[in-house]
Amino acid sequence: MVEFHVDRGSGLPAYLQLGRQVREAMRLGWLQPGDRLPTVRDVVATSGVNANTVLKAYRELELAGLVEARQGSGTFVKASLGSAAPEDLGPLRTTLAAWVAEARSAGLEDEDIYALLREVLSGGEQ
Amino acid sequence: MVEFHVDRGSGLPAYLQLGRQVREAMRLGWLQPGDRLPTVRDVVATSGVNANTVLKAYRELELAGLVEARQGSGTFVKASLGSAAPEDLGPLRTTLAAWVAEARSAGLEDEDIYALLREVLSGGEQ
DNA sequence: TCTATTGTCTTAGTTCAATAGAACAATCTG
DNA sequence: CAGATTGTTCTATTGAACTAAGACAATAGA
Repeated sequence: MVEFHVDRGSGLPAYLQLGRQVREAMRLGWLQPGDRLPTVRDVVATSGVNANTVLKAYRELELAGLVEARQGSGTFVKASLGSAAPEDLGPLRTTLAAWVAEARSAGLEDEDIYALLREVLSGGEQ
Repeated sequence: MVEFHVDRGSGLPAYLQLGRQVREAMRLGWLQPGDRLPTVRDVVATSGVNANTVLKAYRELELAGLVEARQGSGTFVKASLGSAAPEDLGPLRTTLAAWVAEARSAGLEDEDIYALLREVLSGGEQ
């Protein structure tokens, strides 16, 4: 079961945070086709956001074709995200973890690491 | 000179995007103490956001002690961010770029990469 | 000193995220 | 069937983000 964590004050709208977390879980293989998302009322109880907000997040995911809502039974993962083969993910994670350890021992904070990755991903230009 | 890029529709408020970009530039060494930020009117002309929005971003940076606004002359970087030694940043960037290349050749998209990093940084649990 | 530049403030208004509270509709379970 | 569960819709309201357009204040430079 996926656990949502809505960070008020991060600036990002709650419904976007929820949507992103679902997509991310799908990319990492934590959520696969057929899996059921937490109930709207579950999320309300867990994260404190309003039912309409959760619904908005779920509706966007449904519109994107990622999940399917079945009234009375729940919302289910429909498609699969993540373009990588699951067996490739493990080694890549290990290598990345090693790099992160190195970066941290060089004094980089998480924000530095994010900045560096964003720079590399965007091509390093600009 | 730093060039701002405000992405409407990303959901993140414009003033937060501006602030984040300044911090990021400081972390990567593109902006150092003494450097001048783009003029409020420059940012307005470049990014299309309102002067009040830019002002809000700059004021938050000033409140955080990162920059200093001097009326009539501009806004200047005051402190230094980035906990890493600049000479360490280069090698780390190279290693990371190599990893990214490997990840991409395994089929990972940028979003997959971000998800993976976020997982590793948060300890890999949950 | 004069002028352009820059940061700053004011007022007013629009849009949208989010909340609250309640009700309805489809489905599952016993 | 009966009741619980789940998704869904509705209306009204609050508050934040953002815009618009203009004016003022301090500084730098000729």
